[in-house]
Amino acid sequence: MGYLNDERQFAYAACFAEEIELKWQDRWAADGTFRAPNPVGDLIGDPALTAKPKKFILDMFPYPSGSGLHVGHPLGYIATDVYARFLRMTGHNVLHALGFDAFGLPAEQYAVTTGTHPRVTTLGAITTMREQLRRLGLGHDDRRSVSTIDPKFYKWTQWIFIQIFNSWYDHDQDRARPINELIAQFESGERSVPDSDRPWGKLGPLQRAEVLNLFRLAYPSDSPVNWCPGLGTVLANEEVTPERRSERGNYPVFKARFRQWNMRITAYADRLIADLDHVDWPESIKMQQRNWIGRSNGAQVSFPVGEEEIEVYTTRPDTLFGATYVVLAPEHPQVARIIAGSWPDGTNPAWTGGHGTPAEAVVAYQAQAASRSELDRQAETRHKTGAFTGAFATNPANGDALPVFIADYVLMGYGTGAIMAVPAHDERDFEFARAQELPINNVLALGEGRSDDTSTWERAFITQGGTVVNSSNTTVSLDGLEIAEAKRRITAWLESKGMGEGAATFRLRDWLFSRQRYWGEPFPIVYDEDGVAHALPESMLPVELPEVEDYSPRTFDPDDADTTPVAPLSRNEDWVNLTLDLGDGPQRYRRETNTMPNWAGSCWYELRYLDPTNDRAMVNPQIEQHWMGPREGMPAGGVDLYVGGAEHAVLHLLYARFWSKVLFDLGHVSSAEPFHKLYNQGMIQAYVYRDSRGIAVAADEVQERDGGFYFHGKPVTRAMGKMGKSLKNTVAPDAIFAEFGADTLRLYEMAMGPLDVSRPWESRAVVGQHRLLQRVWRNLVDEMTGKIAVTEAEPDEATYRLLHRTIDEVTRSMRDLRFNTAIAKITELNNHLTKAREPVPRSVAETLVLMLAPLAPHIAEELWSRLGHEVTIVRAHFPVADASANRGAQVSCAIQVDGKVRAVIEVDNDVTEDTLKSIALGNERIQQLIEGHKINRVIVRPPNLVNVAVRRKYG
RNA sequence: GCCGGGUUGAUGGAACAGGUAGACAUAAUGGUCUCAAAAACCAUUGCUCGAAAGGGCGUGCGGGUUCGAAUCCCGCACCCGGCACCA
Repeated sequence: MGYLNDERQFAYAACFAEEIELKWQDRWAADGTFRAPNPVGDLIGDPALTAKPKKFILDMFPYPSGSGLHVGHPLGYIATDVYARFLRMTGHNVLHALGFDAFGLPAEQYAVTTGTHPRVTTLGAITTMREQLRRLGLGHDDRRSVSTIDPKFYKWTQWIFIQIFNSWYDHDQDRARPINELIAQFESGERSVPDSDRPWGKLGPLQRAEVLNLFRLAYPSDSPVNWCPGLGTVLANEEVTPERRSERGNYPVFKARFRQWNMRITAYADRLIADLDHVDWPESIKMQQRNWIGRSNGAQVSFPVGEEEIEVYTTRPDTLFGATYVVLAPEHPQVARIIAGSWPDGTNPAWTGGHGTPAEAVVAYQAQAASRSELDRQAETRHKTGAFTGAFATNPANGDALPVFIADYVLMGYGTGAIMAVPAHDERDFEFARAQELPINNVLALGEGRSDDTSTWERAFITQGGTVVNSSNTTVSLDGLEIAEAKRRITAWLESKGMGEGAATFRLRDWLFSRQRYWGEPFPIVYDEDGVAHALPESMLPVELPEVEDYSPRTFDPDDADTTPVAPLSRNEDWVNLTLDLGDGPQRYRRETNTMPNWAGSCWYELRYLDPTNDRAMVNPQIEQHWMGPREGMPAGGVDLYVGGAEHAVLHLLYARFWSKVLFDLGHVSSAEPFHKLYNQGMIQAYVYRDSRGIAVAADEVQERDGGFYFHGKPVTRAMGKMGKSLKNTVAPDAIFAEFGADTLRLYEMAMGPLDVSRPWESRAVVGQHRLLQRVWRNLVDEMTGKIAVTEAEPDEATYRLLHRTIDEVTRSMRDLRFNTAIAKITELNNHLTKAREPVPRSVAETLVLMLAPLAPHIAEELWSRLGHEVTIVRAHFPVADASANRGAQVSCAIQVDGKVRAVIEVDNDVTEDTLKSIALGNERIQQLIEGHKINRVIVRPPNLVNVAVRRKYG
């Protein structure tokens, strides 16, 4: 190592850096430097600190992986740490902690193959990870580090589940309410039992339970689910890719019907969209959530078919007069009831498909549609098929008889599973109409070059602007109306006739909440002998995860759709069966044997950081209010800054918002949104080298020569990819610690580029940040003696100005999380000091060290202490720029004549108005310009534009 | 197809709010130190014409607004991400 070979004893080099870093990490731990006091409860502290404005800085907590970290993992943790340290130095009480999201698949899969209990694996991984993260010098409050697998933690996950189970959504008040208030409504008769003639009092316990299940926010149901035999469990929609494979493991996913737990997230669809306007999130994430929730506005319209009424959903009620046929999804329940006995007279032979009766044609088509997988259906979007039912629906607007078809381009799962087809103005309907020789009626004013003879059209005419034509009956006319107005008019008309109403439809489905896994939170639910689910009383929580012989949820073939889930907990009969007294005397019960999905803990963990030792409540409301409550600029409240990857856009981030809103409605928390500001850090990428077979080879053994890349002599290709074990391109942080130290790694990761952009790791570039620290050290420390070598003299004018401009820019950059810019500015200042080749003035040295402190805290602490300060730099004040230091900076002076800028001259911005006028008047070109004018006024617009407004003297 | 984000040297990127484009870093080239190497330090480094002084061009492409545009407006191309037979 460099400094050992020469006489310089105190040069900043790798082993010296390590010595300094470990020393300060121990000091911080011993002093509890990063402990943030609560206003009340177990974790109270220094009242002066509590009184400061608070900030809650949060990372998406990690899954404790056993394979160790690579340099990509801590990017976000470094960023929040830098920001948290900056906030502490600018007078805030900062809560920053890191827990572990420790339930989940890898430990369970490891258990299946090795028999090692997942708890053992997971706790071991947590220990390893804590050590690795500690080496980065992260300033976390160690008392608040929670883990989702700790029964003291998941007791409250189960408690929240019970709160959700015991509530329903009141759409009139637009909030969740306790289920007892709904029961009271049924009992008093204020609300009648849906889909039943019988009053509440006449229903048996099982029937009552089924009725309540229609309202509960957590409810068991028999609806179709995503069954993934490969993982041995059912999955939420959000966990299934558009290709119908599992996001994790990429196994096939099938539709199946099993009784499972669901969360009624759809009740919150509107609020989940609306409240996005109150949070400071990246537009792309808001977009993804809006997309996923998928609200569309339109109308439901009734089309009478004989005795039946078919409800269709449309976003274009304005085109109702253009409807020429009606289509039902093949599996639509009303299909069987409307089929005509025989083909009506004059039926187009093309519609019969050669079948003797409509019933035959429909059954044949239904069979064909059922046999085609969803994937096939999507792949054949161009080719539209269907079958005529022989029935006709009446268009409520103009009384036309519209033939009713079934076709698989209409999906049962969206809207009402039935549509009115307007082939003139919908691409799919147009294709179907052409294939089936159906009429196409135009009802919109056409653009240039389009004939009103629809038989000549090659595609549908689709527009959101323009006006409606050919749309009137005796009581309503849409002709000439703008589309938006026509929608309102026809919807109002339909409502007045009782033939329809405005309606919104959502893409969002309820959240499937149970999993057939071992390594998750058990449900706090038992079933009585009738099969009615009961929540366990709070006194029986937590329901601890029992031991089992076999952790495996599956023994089947991933491609076999006909298997059924097996919950590992069901194998422990001693645990499953129990006798309890839930108020009606001792009864036999069976436990729920599914576990919660691994999203459960992460839906609320940030609340537990606030009050981790509370054994009487999830969180003390006063403490929650203190850290999370609504405040100025944050109407919904929430964490001040949340940093994590964008891959959770519609998973964790949506689920957590949902739970937050339920807890808010029930009065358990004061924030309706969990995370006020969200920031997505980019991914650290790395080169992937592949051999001729396309297999990744170890990146650190690849050599570059003559512009080509070789692995053990064989040529390989290079591409950019995610850093990871499977691509053999990981870089361990330990290697960087050993070569340069943690401060250098922190600086490098922050200097690579903007935090939210993915960028490539370049090991050879890391040394650049090490050089910065070396130069800072050399500028301040005598390397022979290790003593600080600064001068007490005042800085010269140029240095002073640069210093204050740097403070200003660094402060702004830090505030906006633009740490790369902050580092560049600090480097620029330090380069200036290096070039001066003179002792650095103390005031400049201290300011430099303070600015560096959030980014490279260890070296900053060391220098701060050598500069003679006893208090840790964490508690020091971040420098404040002297605004007047900007004096003398060059600015432009624009000369306006009659409100138009005619010329610009360069001046210093500390000149007075009079000087400006005389400069303006002394300039030959300006004189020409303003000849015949008089100077009206001088406008000084910060920072660097000064206008001299000149007005024509005469007239 | 729809929606969102983007395009600046060899590379990662900087430029507050329209005001010296390319900060800062890497790489590269030359040099200092060294027996040598590493480390460290110094100098050069957008393209181009020129010996130099100095000039011309330049932020994906084409227009526009402005005294002045990487930045604002219109049109286009390409890249990344999300959604998609969603009525």
